[in-house]
Amino acid sequence: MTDFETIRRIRKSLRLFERELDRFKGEQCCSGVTFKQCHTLLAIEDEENTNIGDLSKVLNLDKSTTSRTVDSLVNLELISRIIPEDNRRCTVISLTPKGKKLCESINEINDNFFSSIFEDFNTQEILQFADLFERTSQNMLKYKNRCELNDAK
Amino acid sequence: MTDFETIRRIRKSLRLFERELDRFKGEQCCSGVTFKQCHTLLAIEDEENTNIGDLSKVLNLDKSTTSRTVDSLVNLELISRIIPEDNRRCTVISLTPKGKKLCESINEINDNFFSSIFEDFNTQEILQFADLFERTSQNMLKYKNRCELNDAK
DNA sequence: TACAATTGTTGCATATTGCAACTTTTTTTA
DNA sequence: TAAAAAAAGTTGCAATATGCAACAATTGTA
Repeated sequence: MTDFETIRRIRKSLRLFERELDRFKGEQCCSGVTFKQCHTLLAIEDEENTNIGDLSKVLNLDKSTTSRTVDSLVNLELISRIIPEDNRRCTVISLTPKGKKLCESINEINDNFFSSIFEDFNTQEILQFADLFERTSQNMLKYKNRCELNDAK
Repeated sequence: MTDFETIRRIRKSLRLFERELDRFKGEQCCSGVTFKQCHTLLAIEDEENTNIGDLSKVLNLDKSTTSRTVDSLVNLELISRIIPEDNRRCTVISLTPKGKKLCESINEINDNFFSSIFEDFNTQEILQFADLFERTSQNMLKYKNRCELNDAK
């Protein structure tokens, strides 16, 4: 499937998309926390009771970076970091009530933003886009895993 | 058009998409230059004979940051920065032959990457995705312009 | 001509990031 | 069981990126 003309169109759209997304991130999307903190919060929302290692894999960041971000979120009382007695090595990270509230607010802002972006899409088009975009990002994940498999051998 | 369930699906895909894209950016996509340099090169390829101001608007970066990136690309002899005699204030930035070659290489790598991402899409699906994604990013651009209009008044 | 606006660069302070080294804890091995 | 290895997380450090403010140079305007 090498229709390079269409691929080029997608890549060009992607560059525009990334820039406008950066603008949105910088401006309004995160209810007072930084975008990185926001991304981390949503990752914890996606998977409660996670730990630094898993989180850094999901976020594609070094453990040290993740550790520091988590620090800042603990200081803001948005997440809790508990050391369980049965395994004092793995921390358990989860949202505090305050953190959950903030996630709700972040989700509301972002839902509204994307709703207005898809304003002129009809129901079928938005569903189609969701399906295709889901497949695309899943394929990117598969691509990574395939590469890691190749690296390993 | 407020089908929040679908919006949530899109947002979740987007977070995954962004992370995997970051991984790709960090690893292999840029033929030896940094991702920022790469993005800048492609922006110049999109619009030859541009200048720092326009470039920083397109890239959504401060003039100073853009100026420094351009510096580095000039040092690598990938772009030229000419001060025209008829207007010594606006520089004219364009790709050198070496820069054009690098762009070709970057485009090839990225075309191949996305081709493999869309491997299991049939012709119709990939076209559909291109259309919908194009509309999405265009809408984001319009959204920005709408906001700027509101800010102005 | 003097003043304002535009374009780009530089200084500086801040923030982000990953690597390496380290501590603590758990698991494996001899 | 004791020692070694592995795993999880934190901290020090250096490199880099970034934006703001100040600035210089140039062009436009009153």
